[in-house]
Amino acid sequence: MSASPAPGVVEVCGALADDTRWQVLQLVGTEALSASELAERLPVSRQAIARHLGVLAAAGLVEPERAGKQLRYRAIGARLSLLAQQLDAIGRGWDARLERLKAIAEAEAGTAR
Amino acid sequence: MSASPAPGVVEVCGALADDTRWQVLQLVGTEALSASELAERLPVSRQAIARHLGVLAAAGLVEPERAGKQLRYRAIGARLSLLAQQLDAIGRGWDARLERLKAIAEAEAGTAR
DNA sequence: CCGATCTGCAACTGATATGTTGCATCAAGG
DNA sequence: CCTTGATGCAACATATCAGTTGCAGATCGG
Repeated sequence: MSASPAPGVVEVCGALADDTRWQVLQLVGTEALSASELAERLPVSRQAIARHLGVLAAAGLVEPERAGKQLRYRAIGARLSLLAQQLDAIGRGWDARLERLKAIAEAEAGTAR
Repeated sequence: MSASPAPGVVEVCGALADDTRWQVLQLVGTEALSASELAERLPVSRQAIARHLGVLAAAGLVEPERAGKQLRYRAIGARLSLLAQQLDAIGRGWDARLERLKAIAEAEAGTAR
């Protein structure tokens, strides 16, 4: 019914709106890492990393996997691709509306003359 | 050199990380509107709308066009589609790396046996 | 059982973003 | 010239977020 921008888009974009989280994603996109391991590679505390991982997991961009004592996270590319698909559809909708308006304007000019 | 997520992505995602800005985009994606006109349709003040339009314009998601005394904005779908393309490429990269790791693991198992 | 290590929860601080109100400015029309 | 309506700038209050430190709990190795 609603022409709203689909549920979850705002949340996922918010998760992607932080520089530190992109650094986390870049590392986790290469290999599964725990919060402690990420804290060793990034200039922030382990707890800050854990919070970022929580945000990313809530957005579906990462998923945890147990590895004995520690909890490693890996990036979910499909979630990012899904967002990309949604955004592209919205963007095409805007431009399509513009094209249609232009076409109507030209048609009006044609019939009026 | 860097495998960084391309310049501007974080900024554009930040612009898309607010609910009010999505409402603005939805309206401006249908027809070009000024800050005052948007303020009439949304439950926030004109100045707040103007700030949001500034953020969206800085991200390239909207563009102003003069209409006599007032300044109307229209949504730029191409900018959103460009972001979508960048995000999809990154997402596919993550999954591709995963697939490659799985393939290597299987090959290792094969040669080792 | 005990020490070491990794994870989880809570409180606190500083920065940033959203939204407001008020005032200044500038163009169009009578 | 003066009024009207629109934009632009600035100060302010509030809320949320990123980051820190401190401590408690859980889990593996000896």
